[in-house]
Amino acid sequence: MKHILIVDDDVHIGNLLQEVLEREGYRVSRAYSGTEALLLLGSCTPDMVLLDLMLPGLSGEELLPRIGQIPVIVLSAKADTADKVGLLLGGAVDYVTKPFDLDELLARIQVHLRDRSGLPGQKTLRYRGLVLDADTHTAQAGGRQVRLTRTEYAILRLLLCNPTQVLPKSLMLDRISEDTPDCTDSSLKMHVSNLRKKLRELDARYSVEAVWGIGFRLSVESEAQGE
Amino acid sequence: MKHILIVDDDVHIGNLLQEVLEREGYRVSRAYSGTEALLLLGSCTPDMVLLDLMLPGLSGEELLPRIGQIPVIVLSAKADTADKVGLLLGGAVDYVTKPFDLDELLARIQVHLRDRSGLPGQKTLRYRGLVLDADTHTAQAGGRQVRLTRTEYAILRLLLCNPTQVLPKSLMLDRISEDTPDCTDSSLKMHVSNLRKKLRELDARYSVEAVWGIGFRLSVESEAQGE
DNA sequence: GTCCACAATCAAAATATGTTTCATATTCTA
DNA sequence: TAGAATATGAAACATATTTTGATTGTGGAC
Repeated sequence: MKHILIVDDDVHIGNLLQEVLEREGYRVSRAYSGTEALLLLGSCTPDMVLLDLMLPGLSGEELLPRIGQIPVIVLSAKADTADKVGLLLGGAVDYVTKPFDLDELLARIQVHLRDRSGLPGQKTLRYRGLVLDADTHTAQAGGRQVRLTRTEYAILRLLLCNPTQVLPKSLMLDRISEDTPDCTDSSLKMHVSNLRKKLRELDARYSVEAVWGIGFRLSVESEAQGE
Repeated sequence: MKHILIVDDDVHIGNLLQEVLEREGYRVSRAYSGTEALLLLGSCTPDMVLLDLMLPGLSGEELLPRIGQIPVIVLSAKADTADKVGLLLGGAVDYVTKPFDLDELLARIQVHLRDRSGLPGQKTLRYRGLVLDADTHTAQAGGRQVRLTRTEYAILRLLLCNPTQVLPKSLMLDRISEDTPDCTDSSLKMHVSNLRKKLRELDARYSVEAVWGIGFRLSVESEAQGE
């Protein structure tokens, strides 16, 4: 369950927002001043901050650079482009002018909360020039193209969905078994081996790295890297 | 140098955009129809797509789900909220209505090109500059990094969880036996010895101290810089 | 100081894991 | 149904890890 902090001294707007967000399934915290927000952020780390600019105490502009890694959407009545640009470059991930449409705000919140890799229903997965096509079950890179078997495709898709993580073999077997019901530990090795061979044909930069005792990870050697 | 693909059949707007983006230091490609964009995306992977909706051939709405992981900013004259929400939820990262302010567009582009990947993994244990990564089973300190075996990892994790306490060997054997079922008292010594060696390589400040007759404790010499 | 029990390290054997190749079974497709 | 594509299992090999035993070092009791 995602956690959103609303920083706004306007009780009316704040209440409305909180109600709508909670109905959408978010956990909501409130802060009514910049200083209060700062205090709260000291003790907890929400997944997103909705920030009004006109705040008592510490203004939104002053608070923004002190928020750090958490994505911030600025809500403000100021429609001036210079303000917008300043805040966007200053760390905000979006700027919505009041009065705003609630559905649009919810959509924009979702954009910044969604994991960039985890969109279902996409036809292609990409990472560093490597393209996996769901329609044709092929992998492409630098113009070249190879066909993948069902299992190879499942493995590569799993790796591309978590391109930096090490995936334990047990987890891979779990996820892959949806496509190929009985795939044992030893045959997984086979498929990984075959996948490696095909990736090598495609572009030697790509490979499946084994992390001893744990599982596998996609590895891309970052040389030259045009696409 | 970041690479941006402009998909717009309006030559005038496209030229203007290209000019401005190139002046900002981006590499720009152009596509004048949905199908052309698709072709281009087959052979290269830009860092961002600016997508007009009204396109000959394949419309922007149809193209969007086939773009995959690349962040897409939709540029459109349609100001209808339902359209906006649909596209944002459908994979676009932003929606800018024409006519747009160039500075604001540039700022929004920058927001979505900003590197969000630098977030440190959450699966880490830290103590006094020593970082243990669960994902890769590595220990890091001061830039350096060493790989740990399963048992070494289990031992170091145990020590890092109780960084000031002395852990009796019997207890360590208990906890470690989950990972390595048969680890006797004498082989534990071996693993501790190996771990010590690796920690020494990492940073001589860290070591595993033996408490005579009882067990082991993590020891960090607090000289010079602590982090 | 000497002795003893515990601790640390080394080297080598034993075990586990990872990679590839090959042969065989199964499924798919024409 | 035949032939191709795909999946599986076993074997052979390479590599990493764990265990074991021998050896040396160290603290503490007497």
